[in-house]
Amino acid sequence: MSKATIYDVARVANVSIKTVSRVLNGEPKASAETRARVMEAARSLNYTPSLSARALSGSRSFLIALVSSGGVSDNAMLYVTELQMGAIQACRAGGYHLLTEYIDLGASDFTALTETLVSTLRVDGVILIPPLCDDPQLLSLLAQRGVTCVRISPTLDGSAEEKWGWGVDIDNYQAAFQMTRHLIDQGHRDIGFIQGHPKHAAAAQREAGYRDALFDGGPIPDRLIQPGLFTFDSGLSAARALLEQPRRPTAIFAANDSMAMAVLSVAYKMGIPVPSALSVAGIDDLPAASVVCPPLTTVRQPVMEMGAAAARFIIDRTAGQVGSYLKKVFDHSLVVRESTAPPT
Amino acid sequence: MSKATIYDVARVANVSIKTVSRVLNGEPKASAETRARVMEAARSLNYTPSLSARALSGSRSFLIALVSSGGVSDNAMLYVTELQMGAIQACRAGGYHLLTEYIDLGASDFTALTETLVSTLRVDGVILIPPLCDDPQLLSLLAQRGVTCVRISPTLDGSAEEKWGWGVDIDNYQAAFQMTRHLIDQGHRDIGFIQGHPKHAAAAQREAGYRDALFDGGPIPDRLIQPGLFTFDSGLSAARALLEQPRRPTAIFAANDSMAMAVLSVAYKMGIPVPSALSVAGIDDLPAASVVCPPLTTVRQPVMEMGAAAARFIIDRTAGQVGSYLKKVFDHSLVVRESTAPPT
DNA sequence: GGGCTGAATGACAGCGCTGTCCCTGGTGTC
DNA sequence: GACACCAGGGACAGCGCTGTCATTCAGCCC
Repeated sequence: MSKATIYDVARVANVSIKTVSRVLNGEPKASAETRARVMEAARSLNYTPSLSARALSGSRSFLIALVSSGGVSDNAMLYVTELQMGAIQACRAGGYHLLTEYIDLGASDFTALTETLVSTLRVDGVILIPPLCDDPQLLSLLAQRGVTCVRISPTLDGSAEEKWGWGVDIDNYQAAFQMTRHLIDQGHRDIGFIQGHPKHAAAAQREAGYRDALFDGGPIPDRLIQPGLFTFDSGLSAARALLEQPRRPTAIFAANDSMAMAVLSVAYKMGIPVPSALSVAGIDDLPAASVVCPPLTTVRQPVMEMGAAAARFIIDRTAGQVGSYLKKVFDHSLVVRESTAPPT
Repeated sequence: MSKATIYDVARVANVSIKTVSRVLNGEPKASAETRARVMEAARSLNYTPSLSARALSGSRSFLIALVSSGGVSDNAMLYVTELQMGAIQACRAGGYHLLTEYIDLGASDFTALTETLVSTLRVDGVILIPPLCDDPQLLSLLAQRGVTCVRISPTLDGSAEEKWGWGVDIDNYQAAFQMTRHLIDQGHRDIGFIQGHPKHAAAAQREAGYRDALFDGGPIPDRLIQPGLFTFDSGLSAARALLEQPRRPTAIFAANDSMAMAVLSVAYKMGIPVPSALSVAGIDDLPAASVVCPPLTTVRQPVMEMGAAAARFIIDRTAGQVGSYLKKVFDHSLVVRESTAPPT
C-alpha cells in the first residue's frame, strides 16, 4: 500500500531497474515480452515514479510553470483561469504537472524568479502571460538560462520571437477589424473606440484593426478614441468621456470585455438604452460577458486551447522534438449577442 | 552563472555541506559566525537549493497541490483564481510552491489522483475545493495515505472533521441570515430564494439562514423556494419560475452570485426594473458582481485570505507545528450595492 | 568458423540534498 | 584531575531514479 519503488517493480518483473526505467519511459530497447511483463508488474503494484528522483537524476523535471502577474481584482486577467485549465489538461496527458507562480510587478525581482524557476524548480518550461511576456528583462534572463518559454499574446517583434521563445495568440488585428466591420455593417458610422493598455502588444493591434476598418487607415477624429488600460475602472472614465460628448457615438467598441462592461454600466447609469440607442462590443468573451445585461457582443478566443498548446509545446520540445519556434495563431470567432444592433 | 550547488557554497564558506544545509534550514547547531559566513556565500553565489534533491532526501517536498474539479465555464467556480492567489502568496512566504491539479468529476479516478499526489509528487498537503472537499471516497483515500488536507467550505460534519482534515469557511448560515434580514429591513416580506447545489454543504446552510431569518424556522410557502445548482443556467430557470408567478416576490435572494446574475438577466428580459420593482441579492462577491447592472448586493468572503490560511496551515503542520485540526471560520461582510432597495 | 553487427539487458555511478551517527574541544562538577 | 556534558561541526550513507558504458547472445557475412 505504501509507496512502491522502481526496485519493487524490477523484482516483480524479474528484470533490472534500468529495464523498468526504459519501459516506463518508452525507450526503444526493450522486447515486447519484457515490456508487457514490466507494465503488468507496475500496474499490479500501483507504481508511479517519483518526480523528484526523476528530476534529480535525469534531464527533465516534468514541471511547467505558469507565471502570472497583476491582481485578481483585475477583471482583464480573468482568462488566466481558463488558460491554466488548458495547460493542466495538456500536462496531465503528457505526465507533466503545472506550477503556478506569481510575481508582483511592483517590487519585481526577476533574478530571484529566474533562479527559483531554474535552480530550485528546474522547470522544463515557462508559460508567460501578458504583460510579463513582453518584458525584455525577464525574457533575456530566462533566455540566458536556457529556459523554454511560451508567450501568450506576445508582441509581434519577429526578431525577438526566435530569441525569446514561442508564442500563441489570435490575430488581434483581424479580430478588431471584423468587429468594427460588424458594426459598420449594421449601419454604424460613429463608432467610438477605447484603447487597451499601452504596454500590451494586443492593444495596438486591436486599435489598428479598428482604424483600418473604419477609415481605411485615414485620420480618425480624436473624439472617437479614448485611452484605456484594459481594466473596468479605466473603461468607466473612457465611456464617460465618449458618452458625455454633445454628439455621442452610436456604437462603442472597447479593446476588451472588461472595458466594454464598463461602457454598459455607464450607459445604464446615464439612461441610455443598449442596444437601441448605443451598441457596445468588446473582445475576449470573458465568462461574465454572457451574463451581463444585455449579453455582450464580443470576440471569442480559444483560450483553453491556447493554454493547452503552450504546455504541449514545452512538453514536446523537452522530449526532443524541436518545435518550429514560431508563433501559433489561433482562430477567433465573432460572438454576436444582444449588445449590438443597427442604430435607430 | 549556471546552477550553484550546496558544494559550491560549502567550499566558499569553508565548511561542510552539512553545515550549509543546517544554516539554510534554520537548524539550531550553528554559531552565529558560521551562519553569517554561509549566508554570505550563498548570496554571493546566488544559490537556491534544488527542490528535487531536498524532496528526495528529506521528508518535505515543499509542494502543495490545489485540486479543483468542474469546468471553467462554471461561473460559480470563479473564486478558485482568488483562492489560488492567496495560496500562492502564502507558499512564496514559506518557500513552498503551488501545484494545480484538476480532476474530472465525471470519469474520476480518485485512486490515480491520490497515487500521483502521494507517490509521484509527494506533496506536503492538499487543498480541496468543493465539491471535492466533501467526497468521502477521496477524503478517505487521502487520509489513508496520511496526506494533510485542508478543505475549503467543507460540510459541518464534526466527527469527520478530525479524520479528514482542517477546513476553512465563512459562516454561511449567518451570511444568509444577515442578507435576508437586510431585505426584511428594507421592507420586503415576499422574498424568493434560489437554492444552491444539493451536494455543496454551504447550500443547505445558506438556505437555513434564509428560512430562519424570514420565518424563524416556520414553514415557508413552496412557491418562494426554487432549486438551483449554483450555476448561471440553473439560476435562469429558477428566476423564471419565481418571476412568472402571478404574485411574484418583491425580492429574490440567490444562494450565490452566479444565480443572482441570472435573476438580473431574466428581470431585464421581462422588463422588470431592478431594484425599483425587484431587489436581487447573492453571495460570494464574484469579480463580476460589481460590474453587472445594477451592481449586485452580495456577501463578500475573504477568499484570498482563506487560500493563504489553507496553505499556511499545511506549511506549518509539515514544519512540525501541530495544527489544531479544526475549522477556521472567516469573517464575511455584507456588500450593499444597487440591486437592493425598499419595495415601492 | 571467426569476426562482426546490433538488439536486449544489466552494472554502476552519480544527481544534490538530508538524516544519522560520530568526533572535537571547551565547561562545569565534585 | 577525572568525568560527564554539550555546543558546534563533519563523515557518510542513502533517497529513487537516469545516463553511460559494458556485457551477452543471436544472426549474418565471407
